Amino acid sequence: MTKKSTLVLVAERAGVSIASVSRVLNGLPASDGVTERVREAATALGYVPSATARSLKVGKTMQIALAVADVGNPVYVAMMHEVSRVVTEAGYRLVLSSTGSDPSDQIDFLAGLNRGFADGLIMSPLRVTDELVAALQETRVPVVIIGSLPAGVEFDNVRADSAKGIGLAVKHLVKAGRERIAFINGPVDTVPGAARLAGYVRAMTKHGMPLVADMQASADDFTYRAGLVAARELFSQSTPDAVVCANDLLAVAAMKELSTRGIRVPEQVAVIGMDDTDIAELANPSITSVDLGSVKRARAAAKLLIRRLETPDAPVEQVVIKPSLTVRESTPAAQNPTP
Amino acid sequence: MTKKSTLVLVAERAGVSIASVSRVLNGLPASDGVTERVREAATALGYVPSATARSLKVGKTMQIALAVADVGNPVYVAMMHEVSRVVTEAGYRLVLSSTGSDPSDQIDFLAGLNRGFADGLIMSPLRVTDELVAALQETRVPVVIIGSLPAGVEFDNVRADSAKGIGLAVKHLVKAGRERIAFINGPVDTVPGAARLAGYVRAMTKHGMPLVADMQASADDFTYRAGLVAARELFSQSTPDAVVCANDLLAVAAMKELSTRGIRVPEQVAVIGMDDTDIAELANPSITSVDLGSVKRARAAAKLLIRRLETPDAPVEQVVIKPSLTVRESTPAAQNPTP
DNA sequence: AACGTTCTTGTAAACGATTACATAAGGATC
DNA sequence: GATCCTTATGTAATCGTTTACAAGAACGTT
Repeated sequence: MTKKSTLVLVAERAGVSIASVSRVLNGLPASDGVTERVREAATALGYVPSATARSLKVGKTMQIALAVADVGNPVYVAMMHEVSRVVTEAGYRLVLSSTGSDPSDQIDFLAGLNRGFADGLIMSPLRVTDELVAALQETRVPVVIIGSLPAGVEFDNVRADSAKGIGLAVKHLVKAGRERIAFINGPVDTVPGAARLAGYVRAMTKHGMPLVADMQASADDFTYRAGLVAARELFSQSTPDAVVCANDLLAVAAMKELSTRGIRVPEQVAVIGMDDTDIAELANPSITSVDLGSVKRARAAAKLLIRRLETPDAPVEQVVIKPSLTVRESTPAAQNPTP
Repeated sequence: MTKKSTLVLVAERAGVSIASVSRVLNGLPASDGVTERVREAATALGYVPSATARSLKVGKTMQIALAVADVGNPVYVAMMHEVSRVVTEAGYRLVLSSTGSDPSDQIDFLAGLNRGFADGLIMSPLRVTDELVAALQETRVPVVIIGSLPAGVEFDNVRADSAKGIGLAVKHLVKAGRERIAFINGPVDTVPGAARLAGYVRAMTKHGMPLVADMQASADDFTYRAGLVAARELFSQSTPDAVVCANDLLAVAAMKELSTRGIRVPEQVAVIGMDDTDIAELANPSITSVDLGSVKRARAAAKLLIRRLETPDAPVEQVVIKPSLTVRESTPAAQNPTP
C-alpha cells in the first residue's frame, strides 16, 4: 500500500523538474530520454496525481451533481442510472444528493454547490417554489432542470409531455371501447401532478367524455401506499371501466385494490400507468404504461449539461421528449382495429 | 449571480489580513471589530469558500464513494439511499459509481479513487476476484466492504447471514407443512449466490429434507428476466409445494410463472423471496421475504467508514446483521401453531 | 516601572498540481 | 559561420485555502 507520492518526488527520482514530469504525464511533447525516466520514476513510486490539486489549479472538479427528489420511485432510479452512465463516459464523476422533496433541503444543497464541489448540476424538482427558483438563479455553476419550470425562468431544460402522454393513454382506452375512464393522480401541487391533471382534463374533453369528480382521486404522494388509499376511495365511490394512473406505483396500487375487490384486470377494468418503469413489467398482469421517456430525458439532460460545460455561452436549450405507449396485459386489445 | 469571490477580496474590503478572515469564518477567536467587519464584507461580497482549495489544504474531500454492483436491483437502491442519508448527516457528500458487476470496471474505479477524490469507499461487490482484492489492498483510502470476503482478507466489513436467512425461510415453510421445497438461486459464482446455495443445502439437511437436483434452478442473473427462465425450467421439471428464491426479483418471476401455469399462490405453492425490498410488498399477492437487513447493513457500513475516517487506526471491525422474516401473503399461516 | 502573560493580528509557507515565461540547445538557412 | 527558428527544459507564479510562527498590543503582577 504505497503511501503517497507527489510530483516533486517523481521529479527528484527522475532527475528532472516538476514541470517536465507534469508535461510527460499529460502527454505534452518531451524528449525520449526524459519521457522514459519520468515514466519509470512514476511507476516505481506508484505515482497518482492528486485530483484535488488539479481541480484547484484548472478550476474544474470533473464532478457533476445530481439532485433527485425521491429515490423510492423507480423512475428516478432509472434516470439516475442513465445520468451516471453518460457522465462517467464523459469522464465526470457523479455526486448524488437525495434531497427528499423538501425544497429547503434542496436549497441547502444548492448553497453547498456554490462551494464549487461540482462543475454542474442536474436537478429534477418535484415542487418548484419561488425560493427554489431564486436559489437556482444564484447558483454559480450551470444547471440543467429535468421537468417544467415557471414561464420566464430560463434554464437548460428537458421535459416530458405528460399531457400528450395521458392523451395516448385515453385514446388507447377509448379505442378499446372503454367509456368510464377514471384518473388517479399524485399530489396536484407538484409539477408532474399538475401537468398530468391538465392532461387528463384535456384528453377527456377532446374525446367528448364527461369529467366527473367521482372518477378522480389524488394520492398524497407518488407512492404505493398513498396509491392504495386513493384507489380505495375511487373505487368505493364509482365504477369505472378503466383507470389511468399518474405513475406506475399508483397503478400497482390500483391493481391491488381491484384484486382485493375481486375485479378482473383488464376484463372489467383496464389499468394504465405512467413512466414505464421496471415494475410495470414486473406486475402481474403486467401494466400498460405511458413511457414519458425518462431514460431519454436523463440522457438529454446529462448531454445538455456536458455541452454547457464545454461551451458555456451557448444559447439556453429546451428539449421536449415525446411520450409513447407501451402496451401490456393490463389493457385489452382495441375492439375495432383502426381501418 | 455573483461571479466569484475569494478570501483576499473579503480581506481587502474588511481591511484585514486573509488569515483573519479565515479565522473569523471558521469561528476561531477574533476581536469583535474584526469579526464584524469580516462578516459584513463576506456577506456583501457573497463570499463562499472554495471546497477544492480547502480540500487541498486540509487533505480531506468530505466525499465518500459508493460503488454498487447493480442499480437495477432494488436492494442496492435501498442501501444507497441509507448510505446517502448517513453520510450527508455526517457532513459528507456521496459520490456514486454504478460500476456494473464487471470487476474490471470496479478496478478502474479504484484506480481513480487513488487520485483522492474521496476520503473513503463503501463497496458491495457481487463477484470477488483476486484482482479485485489486490486492487482493494492497493487503495489509498479506507474501504468498507458490504458482503463477505475471502478468508484472510481484512477490511472493515459488514455482512448478512444469508445462510441463517434461508434457514428462517425453510423453517417457516416446514412449519406450514410444506414438504417439497424448491430453490431458485442467482448465479452461483457470485458471493451472495454461493452463500445462499450453501444456506439452502444446510437448511434442507437440517430439516431432514431431500436435496434433489430437480428442485433447484439458478438464474443467470439476479434479475426478473433471468428469474423467469429459471422458474420455467424449475416448474417444468418438478412440482414443489414451496419455492425459496434468492432474491425478491426472482420471487416475482416465480410467481409470474406460477400464475401463467394457473397454479395458486400460496395455496398450491408458497413463495419466499429475499432482501425484503419494496417489490415484495408491491407484488400481488405480496411476498414473504427474508429481510437480510439491507438497510441496517448500509447504515452500519456508512458508520463504520465514518468512524474509520475519524480514528484511522482503530482495529478492523466485522459486523454481521441478523436476518429476520417478514411474512406476507405468499406463504400460508403455520398449520400446527407451535405449542 | 519592568517584566511576563495573554490575546490579536499579520506574514508567509504550505497543500500539489498546471502553465506562462525564460533560457538553453539544436537545426536550418543563407 | 552568423542568424533565425524551433524545440526542450527549467524557474517560478498561481489556484484559494489553512495554519505555524512572529510580532505587537494590552494588561496584570511584582
